[in-house]
Amino acid sequence: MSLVLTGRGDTARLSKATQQRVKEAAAKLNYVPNRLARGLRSRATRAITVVVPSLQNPFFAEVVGQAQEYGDEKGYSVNVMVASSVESSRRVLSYLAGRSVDGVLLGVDSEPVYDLIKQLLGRGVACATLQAGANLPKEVPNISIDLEAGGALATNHLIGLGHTRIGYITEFTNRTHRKYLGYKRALEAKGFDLRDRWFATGKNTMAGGADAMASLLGQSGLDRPTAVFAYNDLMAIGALRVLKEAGIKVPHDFAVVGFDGTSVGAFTNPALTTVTHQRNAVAIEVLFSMLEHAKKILRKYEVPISLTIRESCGASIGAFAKG
Amino acid sequence: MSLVLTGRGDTARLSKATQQRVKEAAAKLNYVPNRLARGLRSRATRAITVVVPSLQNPFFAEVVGQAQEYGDEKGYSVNVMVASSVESSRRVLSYLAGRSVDGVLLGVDSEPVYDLIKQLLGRGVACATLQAGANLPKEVPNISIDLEAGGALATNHLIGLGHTRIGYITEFTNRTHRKYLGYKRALEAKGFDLRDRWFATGKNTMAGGADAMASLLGQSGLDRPTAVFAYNDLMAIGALRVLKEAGIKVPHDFAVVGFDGTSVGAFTNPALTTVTHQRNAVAIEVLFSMLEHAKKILRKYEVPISLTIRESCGASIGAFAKG
DNA sequence: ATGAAAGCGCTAACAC
DNA sequence: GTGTTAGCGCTTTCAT
Repeated sequence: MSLVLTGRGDTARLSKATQQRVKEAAAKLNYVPNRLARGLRSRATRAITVVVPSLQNPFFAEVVGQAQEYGDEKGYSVNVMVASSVESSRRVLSYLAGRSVDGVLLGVDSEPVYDLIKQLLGRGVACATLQAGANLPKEVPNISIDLEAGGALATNHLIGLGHTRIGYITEFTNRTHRKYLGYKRALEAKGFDLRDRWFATGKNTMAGGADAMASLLGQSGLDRPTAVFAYNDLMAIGALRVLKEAGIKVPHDFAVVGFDGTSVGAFTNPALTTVTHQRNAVAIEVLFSMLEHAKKILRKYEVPISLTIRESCGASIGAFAKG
Repeated sequence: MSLVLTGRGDTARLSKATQQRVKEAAAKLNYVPNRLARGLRSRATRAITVVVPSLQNPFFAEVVGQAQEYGDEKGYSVNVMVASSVESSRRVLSYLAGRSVDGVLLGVDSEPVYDLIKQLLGRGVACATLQAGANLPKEVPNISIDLEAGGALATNHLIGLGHTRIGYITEFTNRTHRKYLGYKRALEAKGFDLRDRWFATGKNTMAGGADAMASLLGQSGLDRPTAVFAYNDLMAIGALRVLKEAGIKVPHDFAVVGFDGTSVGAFTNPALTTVTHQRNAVAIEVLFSMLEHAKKILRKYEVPISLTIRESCGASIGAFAKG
C-alpha cells in the first residue's frame, strides 16, 4: 500500500493494476498521509529549512527563493524560519534538532549556537552554513566568501574614482570584522586617513543605514567623507535615502557602494554599485548533495566575488566632493 | 517524565525534587524531543506556517516578520513556505495537510486550491487567509481590505493633484479585478478618459513594474499618462526606476502611487506615496486565537485602509505633465 | 505521587 | 507479487 503512495511501486514488485486500484481508493477516501508519522517511521521528511536572520534583507529573501526553486525540482519541501537574535537562533535550532526536517541551511552565524549545530548533526540533520566563523564544527560545510577581499574591492573602487575620504557604515561596533579589515587595508595601502569619525554604526536595516549615514553627514567640511562603503545593500539603500534628503547628489557629489549584489540594487535611484557573490546557489547545491548522496563534502567553499558597477559611484568624483 | 519537559510538572502531581532530577538527566543526556513523535502522539505541534507567493515582495516579508514575533511570544514556531504558482500552492497545501503544523496563514489565494483548504480544515489544521475570493470555504476567516476602495483612494489622490491622464500597471491582464475597478470608478466619476493604452501589465516584480511602465512611456504626447497607479509597491519601485532612466522627474513631471504601505517605500527616491493597511497584524491575531482558544471566529474581517503620502506624487502637477 | 502500557499513523522488514 | 507485523519516540491513560 504505502509503496504506491511513496512512488516506488514500479521499482518494487506491484502490478500496474494494483497500483491503479490503490491510487483510486486513496483519491476516493481523500487520503493524505500524515507527515509526522511518515517522518517518524522512515526517518526522513524530504524537507529542509532555511534559517535566516531577517527576510527584510533582500539577500536572504533571494537565498530563500532559490532554495525554494531547487527544492521543488528535487521534490523537497523547503521552509524558512527567521532567527533574529542569538536566543531565537537557539530556539529555532533546538526545534530543528527535533528532526522535523532532513537538512538545514544556516544563514545565521554566531559562536554561541555552535553547540546546537553539533546537536543537529548528532541527531542526523544535515547542515550547511553561509559564512560561519572559524570555530564552526568541522563536519559542517561552510560556503563563504572572502569578506575582507570584498571590503577591499569596494574601497579600492572608490579610491580608483578619486575618493580619499571614505566612510564605512555597518551594524558592528567592533573594528575586527573582516569587511572593515578589508576597507582598512585598502585605505592604508594608499596612505589615506582612516578617521574614527568616518566609521558609523547603525542597525542592519534600511533605517539603520540611514541613521549611520546621517551621523556621517553631521560632520562638516573637510572632515566629511565623500564616499561611503556600506556593510550591505540594505544599509546602502538607507544611506542613499539620507543623502537624497540632505540634497547631496549621488553619484555627482557622493559615492555609495553596497554589498551582496541583491537585485533590488538595480532598482534604486541611483542604481547601486555593489560587491556581488553567489554563495547561495553553491550552498543550496551542497546541502542537497549531502541529503541525496550522503556525499563526502568539502569543509569549506570559498565563492568568488566581483563588483557590479551601477550608478551610485559615478565614473569620477564630483564638484561637491572636491570642495 | 514527559510531564516535566512539557512544562506541566506543576499543574500535574510531581514533586519539585523529581522535576529537578528529570531536568538534570535530560540535560546530561543532551535530550532533544523528537517533534515528529511528539506531534504524532499529542496531535499538536505548536507550529504554524505562513504561505506566501514570494518573499521578494516586501509586503509578505513584513507579514512573515510580524508572524514570527507574535509566534515567539506565544511559544509557537513559525515557518514560511513560498508558493509562487497554483501548482506549487497545491504542493505546499498538500504538504501542510499532512499535519506538520497546527495552523496556516494563507497569503496566496486562488479558486483552484480551495479544495485543498477544505482538506486542511478537515484534517484539523486551522486556517486564516489574507484576501481570498468569494468562494473561499466558509469556515475560514478572511482578513481582507476593500481593494476597490483602495484603487479609488489612490486614483482620487492623483485626480486631486490635477492629473487627468492616469495609467494603471498591474500583473493582471483582466479588467475585472477589484483594484482596477476602483481605479476605473474614480476616473469615470469625474468623466475622465480611461484609455486602453493607459493600462499596462507586467509581472508582479520590480522588473515587471519597470516593463509595464516602459510600455506606458512608449506612448507620445497627449496620449501619455502623467501619473500611474501601481498594483503594489514592488511594481511601483520598478516604475520609479524606469521613469528615472527616461529622465522624467518624479514627482515634478510624473506621479506614482503604490499599494501596501510597505516600509521600503519610505526609502525609495522619491519616497513612495502608497495605500496602506494592516491586514497582517489582524490576520495573525485571528489565527492564534483560533489555535489557542478554539474560539468562534468571524468569517470576514475588513481592515481599514489609508493613504500614506510621501513624495512620489508631489503636491501639485509639474510642468511636464501640463505640456 | 509514580511507574507501566497503549497507541498516534505510518513504512520497513519479513513471511507467504 | 502480496498480506502481515513490528515499532519509530513520544504522550496519554490507567494502575498502582
